[in-house]
Amino acid sequence: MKRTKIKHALNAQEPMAEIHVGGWVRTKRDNKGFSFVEINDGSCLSNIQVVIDHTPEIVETIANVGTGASVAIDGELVESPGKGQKWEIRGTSIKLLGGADQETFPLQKKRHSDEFLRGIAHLRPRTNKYGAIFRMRSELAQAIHKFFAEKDFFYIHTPIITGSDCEGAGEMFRVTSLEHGSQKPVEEDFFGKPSSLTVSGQLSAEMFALSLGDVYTFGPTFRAENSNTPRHVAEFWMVEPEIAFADLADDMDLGEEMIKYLITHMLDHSAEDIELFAKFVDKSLMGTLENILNNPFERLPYTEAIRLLKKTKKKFEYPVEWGMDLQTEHERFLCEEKFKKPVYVYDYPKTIKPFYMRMNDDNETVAAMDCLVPRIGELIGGSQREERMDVLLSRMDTLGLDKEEYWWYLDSRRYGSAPHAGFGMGFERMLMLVSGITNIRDVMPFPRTPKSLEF
RNA sequence: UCCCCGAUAGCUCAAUGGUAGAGCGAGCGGCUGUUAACCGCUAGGUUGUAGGUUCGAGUCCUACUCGGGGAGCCA
Repeated sequence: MKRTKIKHALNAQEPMAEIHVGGWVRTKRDNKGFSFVEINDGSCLSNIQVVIDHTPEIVETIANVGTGASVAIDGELVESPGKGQKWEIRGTSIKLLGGADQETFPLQKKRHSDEFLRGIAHLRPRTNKYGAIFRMRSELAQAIHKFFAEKDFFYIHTPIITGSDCEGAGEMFRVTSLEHGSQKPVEEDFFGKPSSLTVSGQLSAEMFALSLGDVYTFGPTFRAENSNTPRHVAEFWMVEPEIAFADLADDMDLGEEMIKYLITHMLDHSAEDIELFAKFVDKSLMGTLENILNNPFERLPYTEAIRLLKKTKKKFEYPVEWGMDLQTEHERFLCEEKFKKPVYVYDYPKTIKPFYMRMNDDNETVAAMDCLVPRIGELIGGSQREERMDVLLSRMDTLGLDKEEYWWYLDSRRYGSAPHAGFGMGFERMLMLVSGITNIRDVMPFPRTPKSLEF
């Protein structure tokens, strides 16, 4: 008989004379003459309760069924006479597929700390909270594709291995096929030149925006920074749309629309899982999400942001001066205290931004934008790209970049250049936003951080 | 990488420099259409690692490892 997923059993409209389910035992309660076994198969947050009468055979099986064991159940789906659930399974047979030794199985019928569960990342998806976040992770990824598909964007698979060692977005992991400690020259390495893991698909995506119009990449991204914070990992996923014939305002419009779309989608499609987080992880979660949906994002020029920060009575550890980058304390003040909603800060000084960002008419600022979100910090970073060849070349000269390395990038400005813009959104940070989870390591199946590569 | 805090039973945590405990979990028994089940009993420890001080160190000192928070870097 075919397996019915528990999610579907619990959503049944009418009883089922025959049903077969498989899953992992969350808890078992023995009674005189029968037992209750609660099963979860990961298809949804809820367990299904199985009531099974004792026969000599079943008593023997049940004796070895504990929390964590996997079982296959046959029976009938009936309305539950008890409180707490609409449906339950009246079991006729239970088969123990994989036992779990109660003396050593680390997941107990109680709440565990996130720190402890990180140490058993291979088992934590069997808990309510982590099952929920990984279902949500899947749902959010699907929503991203849906959003862009509905807007006629094309999904581009940009390379993971890159040859440009100067993208400027942070330290890169080197890729080599040479043996560890090899003294061989780089010419003898696989690619014959230095190669690394990508820190951004942007430069590649630009080529496709200037061909297919509106495109996006969505894939793994790597930073070898020795960052030890709840918001950074060495390997993460980034969404990077790139739009042609568009300026910075279009870019900000797109980002705002996307964030609101994704939140709406998650509220509609992951309601039960989100509710868990709203109840046990972040009591203000629903209010936060509704606040984001119901208000236009603030759009604040950098120069204006500096003026606001200088004017406020609040004392900052770092002094505020035009020309400096905003510190975390400044960003938090702007989005959490001053505006209490997402804030775009845009038109940053050219001196603190990379070469590809478009020079503004003042010749001092570039068309860059960061989207700051309460609790998360920087969720989106983007810019209008410099499409004017002469300006781009002079910027590269100023910053001392090797133009030979970028010959193909420059070709896009040499032939049929057009205004375009784009941004990057940290996928995991978005997941943190919609779940209320405060440590990025807890929204990733097997997070990679400095000195941590178990699993 | 810098600053602060922490590491004791399977988990969460107690323990004036003087015999290492509790709750939960687990095992056993009992009770009950139960549902964070309930009641009773039992087992469970080289106190993160390596040194040092001391008659005596879970406790004080040093180094290291790992974890957490903050900062920097950023998504």
